[in-house]
Order: sequence, then C-alpha cells, then structure tokens
Amino acid sequence: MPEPSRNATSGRDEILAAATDLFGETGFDGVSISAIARRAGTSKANVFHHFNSKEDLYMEVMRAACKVFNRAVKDAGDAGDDFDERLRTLMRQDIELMSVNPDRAHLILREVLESGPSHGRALAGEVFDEQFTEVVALFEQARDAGAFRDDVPAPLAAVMMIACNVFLFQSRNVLRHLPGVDFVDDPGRFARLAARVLLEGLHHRPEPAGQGTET
Amino acid sequence: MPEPSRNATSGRDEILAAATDLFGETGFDGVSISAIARRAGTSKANVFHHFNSKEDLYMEVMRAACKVFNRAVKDAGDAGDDFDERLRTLMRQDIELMSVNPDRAHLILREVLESGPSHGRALAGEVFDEQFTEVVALFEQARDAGAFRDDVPAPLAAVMMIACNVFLFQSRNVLRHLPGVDFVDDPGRFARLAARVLLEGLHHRPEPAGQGTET
DNA sequence: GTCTATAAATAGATAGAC
DNA sequence: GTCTATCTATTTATAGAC
Repeated sequence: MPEPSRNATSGRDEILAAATDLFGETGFDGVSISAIARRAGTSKANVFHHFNSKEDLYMEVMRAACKVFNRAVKDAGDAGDDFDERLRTLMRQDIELMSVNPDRAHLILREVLESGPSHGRALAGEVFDEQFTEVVALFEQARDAGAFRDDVPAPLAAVMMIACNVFLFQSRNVLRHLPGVDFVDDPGRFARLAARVLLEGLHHRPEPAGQGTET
Repeated sequence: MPEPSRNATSGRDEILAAATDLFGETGFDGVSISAIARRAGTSKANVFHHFNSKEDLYMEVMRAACKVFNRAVKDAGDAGDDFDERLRTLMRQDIELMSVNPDRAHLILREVLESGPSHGRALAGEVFDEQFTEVVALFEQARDAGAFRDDVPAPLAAVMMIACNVFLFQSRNVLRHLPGVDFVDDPGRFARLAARVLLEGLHHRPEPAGQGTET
C-alpha cells in the first residue's frame, strides 16, 4: 500500500464513493465516467489515472460492496440457539443491512438477478451463495432437530425467506405508497411478522387436510 | 389503424420484437438503436422512421408488455372458491406467465424495482398495483371468512407471496445451480410447496407459544 | 418504407503540461 | 495527482434519394 500524500478522503476515495453511488443507482450502462468525475469533483482524466478502465472502476466498487456484505453476513452467525429467534434476527439484520447500504445492495442484487454483461457476476455470486448456504443450514438444523416438517425442502424455505427480504428492499419505494402497507420502514416489525408466517408454516404438522403428502 | 402493405410480421413489428428482446435483457441504457436495427434486420434510420425516439420505442415496448401482463392477470381471476386452491393456482399461473414472457417480465420488474430514470415507471406501476391489489383482496376474503389469523396483515401476506414468485423468477439462473434446488423449472411444484407454507403459516391459530400477540 | 450519408453530441480512453 | 486538450468510436437523430 503506497501511502497517500496526506488526506484520507481525497482523490481515489472520493471517486470510489461517487462511483458506488452512481453505479448503484443506475447500473453500469447508465453511468458515464464524466458523471462520476463530476460528482467526485474532479476530471475524467483523473478517473482514468486512478483506474485503468470503466470496468476496472466498476469491479473495484463491486469488490468493496461484496466485502461489506460478506463481513456483515459472517458477523450475523452467532445469535442464540432458539430457531425462531435466530430466524427473526437473521431476517431483521438482513433487511437492515440492505437499508443502510442501498447502493451496495443494489449493485450486488443487480449482478445476481440480471443477466448482466459478465461483470462482477462472480463476486456477487459468492456473496449470494454464502448467504443462501447459511440460511439453508439454519433450516436444515431446525428440520434435523425435528422442529420442522420434512415435506418442504430446506432450500425452498431458504428461497422463501430471502425472497421476502430482497423483494421488500427492492420494491420499498413502490410498496410504501400502497394502501395498508405500513411495514416497509420497520425491519423489526416485518421480520417478526414474516418470520411468524414462515415458522408456523414450516412447523411439523403432517397430513394437512385433503391433499396427499406429495413431495 | 393504417393497414400495413401486406406482410403481418414486417418492419414495425419486427423492430418491436427485437426491441422487446434487447430492452428486456439489458435495459434501456444497455441497448443501442444500432443493435435493435441489426437484430430486426433493418437500418437505424428505419427504426427512427417508425418511432420518434429511443424513448418512444421503449415506451411502446413497455405498453405492449404491460398489456400482456394486465390481460393475463385479469383472466386469472375466476378459479373456484377454495382459498387454498385459488392461492396455489394464482402462484403457479403467475410464475408460468413470467417464465413464458421473460423479457416482458424483466422490463416491468426493472421499472418497478429500480429507481430508473422516470421511464415507463407509471405503466409498470399500474400492472404492479393491480396484481398486488388482487392478491391482497384474496387474503382479505380468506381472513374475513375466518380462515386466516388476524394478527398478520393481508398486505404483508400479499408481499410474501409476490416476493416468492418474483424472486424465484429473477434469480432462476443462479438458483438453478445451487445444491438442493430442484424446483426452479417446475412452477407447479414450487407453487404447491410455497403455498403450503404460506397457507399453514396463515391459518387461524392464535397464541402460538411463548411470544405475545403483538401486531 | 427503406435505404445511405451525415450531423451533432457524447462515450471511453490517451498525451502531455504542470 | 490533477489538469486541458485531443483522439476515436459510438451514440441519438435527421436529410434526402429511391
């Protein structure tokens, strides 16, 4: 690390911050180097001095974003041993993490959810896989402990949980204005209610009513 | 309607089809008129002959996409009066609709889920609202009939259902390669399993175990 | 309706002064 | 490290022939 001249938030860092904002809002194709330079308060040429290309800058932004999310996911592991409480906590932390880092969350989700032109797909995929694997493990533990039904695969339960969080985050600006929707800006409340539905729905209770126990 | 010279799929229609594909895959900013013309087998100038601007073409594509989805959502209304069956059917039809029209689905979802530069936001918003309202109504009917618990708001249940469908569609290409995930390409199976969890979770069953009935 | 040619602006990226 | 000036390719969009 060649130490920078003296100022902490100078040059390179400001460009990275501006790029994170803009790439997060509009995506790779929707942002020009001129726009990034303008927001960072510098010139186009200076952007190209600090980064070899637009793709290089984008990848650097992705790397930083993934690091933030990976670290947060790792830290969220230790939270008691009550399954219900762990699920609730995990959901709430997940939503709060995205709410606090909307641009970074957008970046990662875009890479995972859109076909995207081969950019940071691999990096974002790792974050996604890690998160997914952890949630699956949680549900499998619960099922192995006999707490959950065995006619619903753990990966499917994991998809449902992550889906709720991701969708709430992605559509928050639209949902907020819909009638009866008063839970968008209260992660704790949403996590509590959604987790309740998932937990009750997953509890061991064979032979529901009229349909066979088809897998 | 000034009838076209003689061929049904000629000129304008081919351009619209090409634009739907490309805008759906890469979004507004990621597609150039040259690319659309190339795929439609015509020239740039001809694209501008049929449409006043790139935004015009994009809006036309959005309009058509929304029409397809609005019609399908309307048609899905009448399906028996068994709540469980209706929810299952609605989920399955929704997933199948997106699977069959991936580009149109992507277009609409992108407009709703990304901040996006003011483009077809309004159009897509209508489709989204309509779908959301219908699902909320379904859950409210069930709750009014006394079938569902009343400590989980209907809009939240609706968000959970739609979230599962949207997320399954959006991340299908990533999920497909994850261990234990064998439900991505079987809408019937996914709808059956996910609906089971939601239904069981929403069934009337007050005072779960240890936590109060907080709303 | 479709084309070639072109205009005008902007994109990503480089050269070289300071 | 930062800048102005510039290069080249590509962008949206238009003009006008056929």
